[in-house]
Amino acid sequence: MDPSRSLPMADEPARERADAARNREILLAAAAELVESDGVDAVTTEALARRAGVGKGTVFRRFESREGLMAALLDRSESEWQAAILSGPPPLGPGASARDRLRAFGRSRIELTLRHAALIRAAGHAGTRAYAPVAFAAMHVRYLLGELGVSGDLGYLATALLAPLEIPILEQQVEVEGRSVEAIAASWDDLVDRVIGSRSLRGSDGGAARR
Amino acid sequence: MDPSRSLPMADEPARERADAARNREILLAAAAELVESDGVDAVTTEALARRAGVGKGTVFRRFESREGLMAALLDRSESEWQAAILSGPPPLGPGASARDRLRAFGRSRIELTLRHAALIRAAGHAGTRAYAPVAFAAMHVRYLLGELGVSGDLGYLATALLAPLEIPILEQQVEVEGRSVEAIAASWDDLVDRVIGSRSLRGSDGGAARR
DNA sequence: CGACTAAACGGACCGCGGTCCGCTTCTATT
DNA sequence: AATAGAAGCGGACCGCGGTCCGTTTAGTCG
Repeated sequence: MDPSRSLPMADEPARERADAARNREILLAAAAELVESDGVDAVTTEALARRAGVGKGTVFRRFESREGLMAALLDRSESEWQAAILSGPPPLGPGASARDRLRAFGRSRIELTLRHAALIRAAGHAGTRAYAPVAFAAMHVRYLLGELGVSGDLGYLATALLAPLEIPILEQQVEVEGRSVEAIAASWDDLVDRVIGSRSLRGSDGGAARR
Repeated sequence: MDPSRSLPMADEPARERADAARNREILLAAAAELVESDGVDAVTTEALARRAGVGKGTVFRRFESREGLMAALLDRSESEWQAAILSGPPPLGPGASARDRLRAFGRSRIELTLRHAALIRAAGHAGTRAYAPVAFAAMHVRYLLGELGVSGDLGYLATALLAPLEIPILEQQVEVEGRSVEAIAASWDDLVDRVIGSRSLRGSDGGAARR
């Protein structure tokens, strides 16, 4: 009896039929192509279904909604980012000090979020809260705060540090206020230092930009 | 010559025709009634137009979009809150210390945001950034930070303090994590103290909740 | 007061997200 | 290999947000 593929394993909730799984992949690939070539707005459910050679209903059965599809696309493209944090080279990955890792995290998160801005917007509700990458980021920041010996409600502090890195805020800063990624990252670093409470021991970085 | 009503005054951009202004009021009133009686989802543009006795096109000419309409509704209902901050009784209004005003601000902002959650969601993009109340809140927090003698990029710090008070985060905390308004407010107070840097002089409040 | 123009109006129309249901295909079982 | 039933499938259909354009009306000026 082959144990690798038969019994439900108790964590996969339902098991997807082979053709269903195939269609999921076809749809994700088609969606990615469409995004690449014509932008997020071109991904209408009908256009996508036509391109993937399936019916419209299939799109919804696989992904719940258009937003769910976008979230799936995001998940896929952010998984390598997660890997870089968990096991990539420092300072993002393990090996650097917690403070440096936190800073690297902030910068890369800002860049990633802005890069995927259109997709994140299109993922709407599903993309702004409670989908995999956000939960992962919260866990990671919380962990780093712990490493830094911060006291207090670490869960809340992690949320508070993550909140200004969400798209609406970042886009406001970039598009309306005209700030650069560098400037935003520097300000965020300053925020981090205040939250972790290392005000006095400002090291080599010379402090945050004052605009 | 009556100066109160004729020349454009140079700040009102276009001047709205009398019937147009009347229809705006009729629509806002009808929308408020509909929200009150049947909830935000019942405010479809057609239902609203029918109820207000105007054509569907008029809704869009007056408010740009359904989201714009919701934002207008929000603006109206938040104007009294703004007044309470600018000239109401302490600690929300002037008279209390800046730190107390900031705390009062946070609590009332949390309550207000949760109270209007459905409307804010429906206002979507228009309601989450760059509409009057948000800009007002940012200005106010920034001012209070200044009063407290905080150094650094006050604009960014204000944004960072406001970000965790936006609906997606608040709803996550209330609905998923099951936290109370009190607990959230307490955590936010702690965040404020970290940002303003008054860690050592913890006064009578005994610190934030640790969950 | 009558005429002229810009603004406002209404509702038919369009495209998209989402649902529904009768038909097809997969897979487990014997 | 045959079969039963669950899971998946497709596309017609629906309701809503948003646009468009021919018609009406408010305000202005001679």
